[in-house]
Amino acid sequence: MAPEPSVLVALASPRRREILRLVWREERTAGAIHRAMPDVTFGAVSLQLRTLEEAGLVESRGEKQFRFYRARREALGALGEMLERMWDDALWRLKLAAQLEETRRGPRPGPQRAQAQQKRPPRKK
Amino acid sequence: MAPEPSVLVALASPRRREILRLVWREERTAGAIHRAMPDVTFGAVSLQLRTLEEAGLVESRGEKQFRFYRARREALGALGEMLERMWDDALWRLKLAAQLEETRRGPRPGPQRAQAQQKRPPRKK
DNA sequence: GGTGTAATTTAGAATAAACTAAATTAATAG
DNA sequence: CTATTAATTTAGTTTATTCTAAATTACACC
Repeated sequence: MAPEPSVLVALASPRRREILRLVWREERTAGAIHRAMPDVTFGAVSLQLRTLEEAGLVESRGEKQFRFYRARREALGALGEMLERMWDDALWRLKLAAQLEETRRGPRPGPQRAQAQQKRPPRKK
Repeated sequence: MAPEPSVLVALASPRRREILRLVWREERTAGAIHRAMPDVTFGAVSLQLRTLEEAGLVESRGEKQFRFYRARREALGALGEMLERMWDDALWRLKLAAQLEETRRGPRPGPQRAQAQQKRPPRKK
């Protein structure tokens, strides 16, 4: 399966990836999705849902006055597995950070090797 | 391998995908890349190359006053195969269109089923 | 030193994307 | 029909990206 460019565009936005993750394993209404993202308006969520649906990343069904959205995982193929790894990694990193925070009793400086800002020359040799 | 978000952002731009395709199979100098894209300035190409390199999609080496760029295919994994399919598909579509154009002797109307612009209601049922 | 070629960088302009607030549409319940 | 809830759409603003033109850096050669 060759992805349409619109898929790549859709996945480039953190907001859209967040929405996609929310409907990855279970369908949710537009409202439930919005409630999970309190920092943005309902309208904005609706627009992003449209973008995701037009890219074929989610599909929806209407029931009563609700609209349920879910990810079209099967349409994503390997790209889907990649996203899952990405989300798992992020979780893992969060956990690790929490552990570090907890283990840190008293001010332990630790090795801080700051990456020096480099102004790269047109060539190295 | 979980992709960094920066990879997804980098792949969302048609311009950057074009550059990536140019250095996919063989390395090229920044100048050669620019020559293959006459509609944009050298400076713009250089900026996009930087974005691609920071995302880890290309790497470069300097030689004389030149800088050679090449895709880091191995770093892309399944995403790389997807891009290849995408490019092949695009080629295939171009070829098909050319054939159609050639075969079309005289004005043959053909079945034109225009997609009606739909203003979707919040629900269907 | 100076000239030519290659590439990068900067500042600012043009373009595109995302968001908000308000208006609108749909359906349900009374 | 009216009120309520859910969602979408529109118009306009904000923000981010992409581009250009000009200046700058790097290297080779004379």
